[in-house]
Amino acid sequence: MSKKNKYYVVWEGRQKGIFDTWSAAEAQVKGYAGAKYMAFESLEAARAAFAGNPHEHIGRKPKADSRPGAADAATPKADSRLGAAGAATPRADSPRRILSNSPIWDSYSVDAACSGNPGVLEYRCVHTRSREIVFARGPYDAGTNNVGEFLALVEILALCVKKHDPRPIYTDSKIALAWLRDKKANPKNPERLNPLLLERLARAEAWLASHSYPNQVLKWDTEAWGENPADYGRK
RNA sequence: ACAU
DNA sequence: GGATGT
Ligand SMILES: [Mg+2]
Ligand SMILES: [Mg+2]
Repeated sequence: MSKKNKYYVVWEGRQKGIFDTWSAAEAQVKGYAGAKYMAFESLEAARAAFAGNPHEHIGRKPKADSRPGAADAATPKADSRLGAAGAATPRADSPRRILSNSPIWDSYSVDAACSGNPGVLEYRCVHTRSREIVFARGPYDAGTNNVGEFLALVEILALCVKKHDPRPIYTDSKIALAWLRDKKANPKNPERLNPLLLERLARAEAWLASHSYPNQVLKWDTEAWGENPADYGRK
């Protein structure tokens, strides 16, 4: 009997994704409190599940296959603390993660670094895949991390508009994303900021108020992907 | 809590 | 350990 290969969705674990062997999946969830994972009979089902909410699958009855005589149950599993009892499905090929969320490599990434916060600020933009530096600013006295993250974001947006470059832009800063959404920076102590930076914030806000842009601005998933390519590597 |  | 922010 050819044991059908299963597909293991890991929503919550060391590495998230879809794995095609239990051993690969187990490595992500064994001893990992709060792990959420489940086996599926088809890659299609696994893809759909991974894209969705674990709660809609874990502990629910497996979806019946429409075709008669097709494979039946998926095996629901939840919570590694109960002790994973997954039976192995050995394969000839090597265990691998066959699907995971991954960055759009043809994109830009921005980051800021502050020596002290507030402190001496630098920020820059690179191409995500090549790490080629698009621009680098600073050092500036009396800056903050968030000011740098935001200025970098708006500068690459303006450059993209000028160049008609619609590629996505990554930032790891929730704050910069919020300020961008609001088209408004919100430094808590503007009076302590370098006046040059204050002026740049004003210009950035003015630019946002008067322009639109085609680029998606996306959150860099540092936990999954490691440090953003624009990172300064000083932490 | 989350992200820097 | 400290700070910037939602
Ligand atoms: Mg950053
Ligand atoms: Mg960084």
